[in-house]
Amino acid sequence: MTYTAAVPRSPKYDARSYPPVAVTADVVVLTVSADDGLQVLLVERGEPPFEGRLALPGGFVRPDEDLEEAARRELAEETGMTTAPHLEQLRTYGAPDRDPRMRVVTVAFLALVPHVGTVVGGTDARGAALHPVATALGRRGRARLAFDHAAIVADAVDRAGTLIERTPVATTFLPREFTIPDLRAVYEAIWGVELDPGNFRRKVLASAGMVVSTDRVVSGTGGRPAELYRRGRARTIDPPLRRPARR
Amino acid sequence: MTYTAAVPRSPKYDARSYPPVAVTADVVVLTVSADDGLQVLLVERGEPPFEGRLALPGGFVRPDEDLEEAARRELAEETGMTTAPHLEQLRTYGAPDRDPRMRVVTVAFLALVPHVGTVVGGTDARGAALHPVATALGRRGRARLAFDHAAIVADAVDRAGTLIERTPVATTFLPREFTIPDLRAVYEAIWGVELDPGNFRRKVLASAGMVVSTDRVVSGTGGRPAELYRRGRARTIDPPLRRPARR
DNA sequence: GGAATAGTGTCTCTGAGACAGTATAGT
DNA sequence: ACTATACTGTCTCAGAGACACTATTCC
Repeated sequence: MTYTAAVPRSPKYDARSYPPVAVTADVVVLTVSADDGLQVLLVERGEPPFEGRLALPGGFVRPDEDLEEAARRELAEETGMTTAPHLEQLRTYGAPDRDPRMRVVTVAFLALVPHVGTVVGGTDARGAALHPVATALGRRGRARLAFDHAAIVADAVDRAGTLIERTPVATTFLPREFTIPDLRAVYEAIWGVELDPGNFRRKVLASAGMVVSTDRVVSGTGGRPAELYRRGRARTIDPPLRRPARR
Repeated sequence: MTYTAAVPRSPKYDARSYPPVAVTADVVVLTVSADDGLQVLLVERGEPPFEGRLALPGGFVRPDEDLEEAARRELAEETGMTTAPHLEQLRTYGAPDRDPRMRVVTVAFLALVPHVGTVVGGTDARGAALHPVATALGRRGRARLAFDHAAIVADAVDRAGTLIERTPVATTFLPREFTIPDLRAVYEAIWGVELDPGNFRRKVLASAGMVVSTDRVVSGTGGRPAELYRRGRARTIDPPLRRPARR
């Protein structure tokens, strides 16, 4: 382990002799595909440690940059998106040995983006690609992630699950106009359960301001055409859309 | 601004030339007093900036120390408690200008402790004392906190409020044996509302494993004696004890 | 017409809240 | 006796879920 910063000499630190720590911002970009369910954006590492393994996009926080700014920059570099529909701080990971090179404290962020055009156009896009969350977490197949990133992804999915209970952010996974069955598919992908179509529709429409009707329908699913909605102005859902109990 | 660590020379950082950042762990120690309601542990700063102002206890994370370990150490130094009943990571604060001396990223932790013996016995206890949350946040009186610590305390109280909805951690504010009215007082202090005694009791007893009856009672409140309970083994409350809607 | 999907109606059950009534202490 | 507090009973209402039923498309 080689540090370039001064190592503190006494147990009582002051502002001018602090432990050498690198702070990074990593982003868990989640999206929902109609075909492949919940997916996460991962990059392939080009150098040791964990060379060739998949990892979360991220990088050092710059000297005059806020944490969220850094996350937003990383997101833009990897996906080309300048305005993320939803970006929030998730949790901070700082175990002393999580990076073998040096002490790295990572502030993880959660980003929810629609499925269209996520991968294209990143300036840093050497190998950034979407992967099903199930394989990233080693539940199906095994694509073991670098560092402790599997744990971070698991935390992110968990957080997304509770987030969509009380806020309308599930709509950020969808294009501007969507149907209730589309929205239901998002909930089912994140929660990993099947929901009753009728009850789900009733609940969503009963949540004031969650969705707004356009008076148009869309067909093509081989059944009755579904009505089109847009996201409403509400920022919270009360009472919440509770996820079914685990069994 | 004087850095002792190497300033990165190119926009592309590697592990050996990273931005100089100090990482600290600060702890929001909350407790509930029967007389004064929700309180937070604060220390008086002995040096600039914000000399003489109140601040959260905290300090640098040491090179081989996990973030939670650092928080636990700070807690022990300030309160003398070696085993905190409840300690969890809250959020990380890293605005570039939040400390005028240098770039400081603070990982904040939330600790819930019983009211007895919290202040006594800290090795670092020069002025660590409990203060009502209302005054710390400037709602009653004005004891403006140093740095962005008021925002951190506000986030902590908010988190505590949602935490006690779904977990039995409210019991960690109380001694080993307590009455239902004691527990109700904790919820009322954190949520800032009055709760119906009968409905609250029924809900708590209906939550499997939240509390366990001792078959004893305690008198002294000038009314019918209350039954004594201990904390149960449950780690979650389902369905949750929902807080009344704001009005 | 048959299958598939969207949407509606309806019944039941659970839980929250309002509030009246009962029990047991201090004064 | 009076008051304060702990506890119990009961009624009502809202919301969740199960599930039958209707509507409209693709084949």
